[in-house]
Amino acid sequence: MADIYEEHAKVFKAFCDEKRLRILELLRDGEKCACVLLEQLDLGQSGLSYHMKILLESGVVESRQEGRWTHYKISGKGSEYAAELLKELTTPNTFIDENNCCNR
Amino acid sequence: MADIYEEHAKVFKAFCDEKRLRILELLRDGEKCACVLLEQLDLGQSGLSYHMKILLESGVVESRQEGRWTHYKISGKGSEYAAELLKELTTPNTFIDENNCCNR
DNA sequence: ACCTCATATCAAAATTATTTGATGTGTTTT
DNA sequence: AAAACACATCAAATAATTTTGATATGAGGT
Repeated sequence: MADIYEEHAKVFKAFCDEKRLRILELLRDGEKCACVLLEQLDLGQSGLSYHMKILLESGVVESRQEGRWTHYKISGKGSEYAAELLKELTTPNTFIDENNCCNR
Repeated sequence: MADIYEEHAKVFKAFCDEKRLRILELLRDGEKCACVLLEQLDLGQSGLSYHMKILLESGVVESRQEGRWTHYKISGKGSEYAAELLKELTTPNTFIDENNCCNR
């Protein structure tokens, strides 16, 4: 059963790490290839690759291959999904709750 | 300089962990005290306390003391802030970007 | 004041995430 | 086809997060 939670967590992992937030910040300026990100970040090549994978898995970033370059950009769709999911996860259910508490 | 990133990451930590997502799910039904959360979750008392602290630090959850009970609920304000922040972090800058890439 | 209850904090252990360096894969250049 | 390049993957080391059990704190009841 379970891991709808795992799936949801994956989306927000994009925003939970300093390095990835910096990458997103750079990508807000437009599509960039790994080589460019690499020179703007304090990260080794394999480290960048690791973070890009997590960003891709979150859906917030998408990539495009062009010859030997990989270009990354923020995904409009993915971002929207993340935003909607966040909304959903924090919106009160419109149920009659009577688990209210201890001292009723 | 520094850790605006750290601050932002803190907000989304709320959504990055399965246990915390379950807690949020329970809180969508309304305010609950720790004792109630405890019996609905597969977590020890100190474990719950740990996660509640992270949720509070994210701003997405707020607490209210009532005698010896602590009541937790989703914070409308905090949630909205998280939503806005997510939007901001994923919205393209409307700049003329000419770092575009490698092969211009 | 003492006892109990609800929760927080602490410290150690267990688990998971991140960094780093080496190697692999696919593409272009020569 | 060989070399160079861009990036991915792997494995080992390191660091951060989470779990767990013990103890502390603060409120209420007696």
